Amino acid sequence: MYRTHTCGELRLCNAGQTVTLAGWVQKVRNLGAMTFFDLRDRYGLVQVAVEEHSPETAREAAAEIGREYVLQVTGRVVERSSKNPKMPTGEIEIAAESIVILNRAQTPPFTIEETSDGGDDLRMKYRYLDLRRPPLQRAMILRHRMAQAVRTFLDREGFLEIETPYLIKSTPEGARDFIVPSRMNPNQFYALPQSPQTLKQLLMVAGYDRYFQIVRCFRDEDLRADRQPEFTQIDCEMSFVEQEDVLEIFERWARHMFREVLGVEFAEPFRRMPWIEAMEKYGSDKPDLRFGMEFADMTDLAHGHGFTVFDSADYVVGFAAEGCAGYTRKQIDELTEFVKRPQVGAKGLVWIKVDESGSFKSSVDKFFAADDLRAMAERTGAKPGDLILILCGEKFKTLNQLCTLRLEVAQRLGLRDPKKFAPLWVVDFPMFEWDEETARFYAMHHPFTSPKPEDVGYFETGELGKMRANAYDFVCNGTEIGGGSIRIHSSELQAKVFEALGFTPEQAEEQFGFLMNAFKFGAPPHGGLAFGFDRLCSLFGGSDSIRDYIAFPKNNAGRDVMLDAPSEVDPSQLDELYLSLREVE
RNA sequence: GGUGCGUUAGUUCAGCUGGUUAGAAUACGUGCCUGUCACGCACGGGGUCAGGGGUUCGAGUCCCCUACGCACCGCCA
Repeated sequence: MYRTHTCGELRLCNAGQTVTLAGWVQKVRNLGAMTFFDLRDRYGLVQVAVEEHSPETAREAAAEIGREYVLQVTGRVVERSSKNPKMPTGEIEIAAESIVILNRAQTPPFTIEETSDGGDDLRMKYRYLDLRRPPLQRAMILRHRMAQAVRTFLDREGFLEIETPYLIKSTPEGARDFIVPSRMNPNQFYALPQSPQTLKQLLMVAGYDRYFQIVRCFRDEDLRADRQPEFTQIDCEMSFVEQEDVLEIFERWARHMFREVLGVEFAEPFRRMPWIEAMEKYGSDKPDLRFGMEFADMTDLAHGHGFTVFDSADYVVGFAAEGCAGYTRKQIDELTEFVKRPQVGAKGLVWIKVDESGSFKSSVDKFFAADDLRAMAERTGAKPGDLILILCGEKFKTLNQLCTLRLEVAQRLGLRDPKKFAPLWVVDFPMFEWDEETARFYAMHHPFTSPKPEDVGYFETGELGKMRANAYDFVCNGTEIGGGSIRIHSSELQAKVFEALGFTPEQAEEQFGFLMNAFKFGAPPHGGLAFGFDRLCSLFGGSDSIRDYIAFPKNNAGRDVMLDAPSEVDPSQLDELYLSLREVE
């Protein structure tokens, strides 16, 4: 037996016991005649004292050890003469009787402490060392506890956790697939699932009316702080449900998660917002509702005053930045520069200051009288002391730009408090989205999403852009945490959707024949959703990056810098797969 | 595919308008130290200034290319 106790658990009440601990050396403090060092495991730190009267072998070992050596220490728990209130174990120490060096360690390339001195890149290369640090340990523990809370709730509600395969069939719609060559089927490929979407629908056909899975999903797209090529979803599906049933049970699930993991309770029902309202009021289908500053359409007020910029714009929209009337010229210039950056793409920024006295000062005083400005102020709900910020141009592009500005202003005002949570259901998404480049409609959610029954008439009129879907997203603090829909369960309706998406019946059959065929054998009405587990962890943990909650994440370029993957393979492996490589241009 | 920022000691960084032998902190090593816990004190080792090219009498510093990292846009049904 290597140890009788862990490093974090000993207290004053253990004084007098002889214990054996195993762990890593955190820090050695050699005072000459006596040496102290802290021994660490994932349960905590405890101080070991080696004194002049300690056994010779222990003193020799203590003289040799360095940071991150792995030791087995036996000794008596004693009350300290000088206590350390900063350590949970600070009232006691271990009077060393035996120190066994289980393994030596090189000096680590960065400090393994609460706050490391190492940069992101270096810590990623030595991720196994970074994971020794308390913040990473807390993140892994949080993730574990959240996974347990998910299973507890869903199990109680009768959901079955059923695994689905990782080697499945490639489909061209949506994100790029990761593909895997098949040795036994030359020149054919599996795809890794972007989500188990079709498989969970087949489970509904099979009668498993409440399914869930905490499952890895794969998308071969560019990465972000909140996007990894492999990520984890809490994937759920239910039969004999309507949208309201799904929202009800998963709102209870979300409350369970907030309560069990964070101790956070919500008094009110979660807000619901139609997609179009989210777009028009916040410029985003995932609005951050921790603060107000709603948008107001001012197109009618802006037109016809001889200001060409407004007159030539389809849409003029603004919001009142709370308490920002005192912004200096320099601060407003900064905001203007911000919206003009290529990533935002606005041409310029119009502002109106509403002074404490209720008078107005604006960048467009030449064109607008005080009464005109007052009308605009009323439209945005601006109070004295606010600064109205206005953008104009093509409607949705401008809304998107103003959304970026709203979040920037909130950031500057410190309104994006990670301890505050504003959950929201966004509902009534459009069914289809027009793509200019390929000149065709795409499914906004996915092609298995059911249109709203009252909107199916648009198939006949061809007004596909007007059709709404039984689709919904769960949003919190400006992040899309999950989304889902009521699915199509009739092969006839599914065929109509494929047709609207430009599939020939043959293409639909080739790609999704297995699903359409299944629907002919008694598919129940069904629907569900999936939550981004990594994002949920980062929301709960208060970090902006999901990488903090993934033990071994990929970097910006999709590389694992620790494993140095992806990498070249042996030519014989390619031979077996009938693959040959081409020069990169 | 694109934009921005970055790359100097093991690590985190400073290095001005191009000009002597490239610094600090920390880490590491050695010595001293009987109550430290950010131990202290003294001494010491440690640099292909990411790589390549260019401008210049002279480049860590200016220019170009490449690589790598981070953030973002496109992309992510």
